[in-house]
Parts: sequence; C-alpha cells; structure tokens
Amino acid sequence: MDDQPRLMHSSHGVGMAGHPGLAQHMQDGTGGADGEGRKQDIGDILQQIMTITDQSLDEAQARKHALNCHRMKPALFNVLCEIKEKTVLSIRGAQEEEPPDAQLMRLDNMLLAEGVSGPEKGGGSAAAAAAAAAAGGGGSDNSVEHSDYRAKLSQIRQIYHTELEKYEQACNEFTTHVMNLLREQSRTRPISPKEIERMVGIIHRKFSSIQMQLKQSTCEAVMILRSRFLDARRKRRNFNKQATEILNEYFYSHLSNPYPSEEAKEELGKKCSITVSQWSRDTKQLSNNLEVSNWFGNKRIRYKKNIGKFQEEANMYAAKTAATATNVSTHGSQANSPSTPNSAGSAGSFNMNSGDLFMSVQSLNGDSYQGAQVGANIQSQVDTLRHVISQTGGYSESLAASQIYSPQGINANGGWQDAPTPSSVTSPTEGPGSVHSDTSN
DNA sequence: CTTCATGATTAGGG
DNA sequence: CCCTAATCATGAAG
Repeated sequence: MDDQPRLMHSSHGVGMAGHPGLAQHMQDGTGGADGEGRKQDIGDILQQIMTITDQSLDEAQARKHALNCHRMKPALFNVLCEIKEKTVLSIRGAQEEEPPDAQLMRLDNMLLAEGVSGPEKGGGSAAAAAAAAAAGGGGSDNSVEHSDYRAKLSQIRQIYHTELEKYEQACNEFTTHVMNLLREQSRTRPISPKEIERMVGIIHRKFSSIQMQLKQSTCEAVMILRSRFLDARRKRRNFNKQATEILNEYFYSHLSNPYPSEEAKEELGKKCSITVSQWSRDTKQLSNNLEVSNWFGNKRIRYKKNIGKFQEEANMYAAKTAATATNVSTHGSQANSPSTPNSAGSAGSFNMNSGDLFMSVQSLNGDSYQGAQVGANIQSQVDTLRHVISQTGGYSESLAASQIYSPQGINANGGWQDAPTPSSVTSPTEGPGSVHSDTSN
C-alpha cells in the first residue's frame, strides 16, 4: 500500500518530463488571461505530489485525499489515461483475439457425449438402482458390472463438477478482487475501464487453462473407465444355465423358423435377464435385445453348420417341449382329430415311439390343421415332433451318411426354409418323406 | 499350455 | 434395420 505514492510519483514524473503530449494538452487549457494562475496551480499540485512520499502515512493519506478532490484532478487523470492507452495498450492490443480452442471444444464434446458434463442423467445411486432394476431379479452378474461402471462414472462426474465449481468460484472471486483493486487504484492511478476489462480477460484465460487441465484429466479418467468396462464388451460372460435353457427351448421349438420377433426377443431377454445392451450404445437406445439376437444368430449358424453335433441337444429340448406341449394341446387336437380321419389313420397319440410319432406327424401334415387349431401351439409342436422324429429316425443313418442337411427346415442352398407357416412343415415331399423311410426301417 | 465352446463383432447382402 | 458367415477373443476344461 505504501508504494502507491511512489507509483504515482514515478508515473507523473515520466509523464511530465518525457511526453510532449502532456505539455501540449496543458497549453491548450492555459491560453486565457489567468494562465499564470493555472500554471501556478499545476505546479502546486506537482509539488504536492512530489513531496507526498516524504510524509508520514497518515499525512500522505490526507494529502492524497486532497489531491483527489482537486478540481484539476480529472483533467490530469484523463491525460494520463490517454497517454497510457497510446503507449501501452496499443502495443499489447494486437493480441486480443482469442481463437475458439479446438482442443477445448473436443474435450467439451467428449465430456458431453460421455454424460459427464451434460444434463444429470439420474445420478449415482439412482442410476445404479435403475441398472439393477433393468436386469430383473435373475442373474445380476452383468448388471453388477454396469452399475459399477455407472457408479464410477458418476463419481468422476461429481468430482468434475465439484472441481469445476470450485474453479469457477475462485475465478469469480479473484476477478472481483482484482477488479475492486483496480477500481480502487484507478482513483490514483491511470487505469481505464478497458484495461480492467483486459485484466479480467487475462484472468479468465488463466483460469480456463486450468479448467482445461481438469477437463483433460477427466476425459482421461473416463477413457480409462471405458476401456475397462464398456470396451470389454468382448469380454465374454457366459450366460447362466437357465438362460441358455430358455433360449434353447425357444430355438428348438421354433426350429422351422427360429427367428423370434421383436416381442419374442424382448420376452426372452427379460426371462433370461441377459438384456443389457440398451444403454451400451451410447447415443441411441435402439438395438434392444442384442444379446438375444446374437444368441439366435450364433445358434442358427452353428446349428446349421453342424447339425450332427446338436442332435443330442435338440433331441433333449424337443422331447422336453413335446412333453409340455402335449399336455397342453393333446386334448384340443384329440377333440379335433377324430372328426377328420385321414389316410394315415389313427392320430392323437404322442407316445415317445417313433412309429407313433410319425403317425401323429402324418396326421398333422395330411390333415387340415389349417382350419382347426391354435397356430403357434401347433406350429411349435410340429417343430418339436419333427425333430424328435428326425432324431429317432436319423440316429442310425443321417449321422453315418454325413448329411449336411437334415430333414429339418433347411434347404439345399443353406437357408432356413423361408415359409414360416405350417405349410413349410406340412410339405410332404421332403421332410416327412425321408423321415418316413427312416422310421420304417 | 492347448482345445473347445460360445458371446460379440464385423463384413457384406438385401 | 434385418440377416448370414467369418472371425475374434475369452472362459473353462483337459
């Protein structure tokens, strides 16, 4: 504080001694009759200024105040400001422009995309709870991972926001402080509002460079987190047994058309509690039930590729579903079958005996099921039965014959027969024919 | 360690 | 978007 007068002192000294502009100015104002008086006045002021350093602090304060109130003060101050602006500001004024930092923008975008800086998306514990709820009551092994991820992310987010707020507050505080200081000093020192503005700009730049560091390290943290959790999607977690069971059941009972609809997929995903993918695709929320789709995709291709390998499994599931399906629908078809006797003869028996099974399929095929029964149920049953038959019949032969395609729904060029209706199954040419010959042997 | 099974990803077709 | 086919990468079994 006590160097204030000295500052003033030197400033005035330089101004008076070295600058012609000031002299010019003063001459302009002193053209009149009382010019002598004015000069005397200014001389007085300067004298006071010069001596102010020699005085005690209290005295100096008083003197300063007196000077501040002097009628010539504004004029002198303006002159000083003008000079300063011409000399100092014009030099540094060139570097005013501030390019919108690309790096900063990139960081901002990333933080936004990762949900760190964007609008609050549910918060920490809420997010964890949501993740847990989404996974349902079943095997929550993967949801644990994700809630873990979310928890960590929200932790990062919280730190980021706290720090950001701290910086902002500090920045504001410091800016206010500096502004007050400058304003205070501007009463005794030539400081223009522009200069204050510039100072504020400098402060803000400094602080924003700190902010950038914060953003950068936050980005790094998020990246690390991502690589540890999300990008480990390739990390295979095997579905639990129940899930595979459910999926297999569906697969083998829809063998002729193992393409679950959107709803079916959703249901399966829910039942197996393997549906996680909704949020992993960061932007959109589509591609639901990716897991189920993946599973069916893999299953189809692998089944087709090597049917022999899946025979046992298929047999098992087919038998299982056949058992349950018969329980449900035997009565229904029994009611119907007798009314439509067909060439194959007796129907309705679903014993685990290949001959009988064949018969029942025959009846299903040859008979007019189109009019009578619940489509889905029958369809599934037909699939199942066909499968059982192909197993029982094919065990001795189809394996030995190294068939690439079996009597299922697969046609020669490799696709699943694209008729989803029972007609594909009913077509008596391929499937049942071969099965028949097999079974009769 | 190798091998196999299997979930996920990618390329390419529609 | 859906699909298939090939491939990658990992977890578990031997």
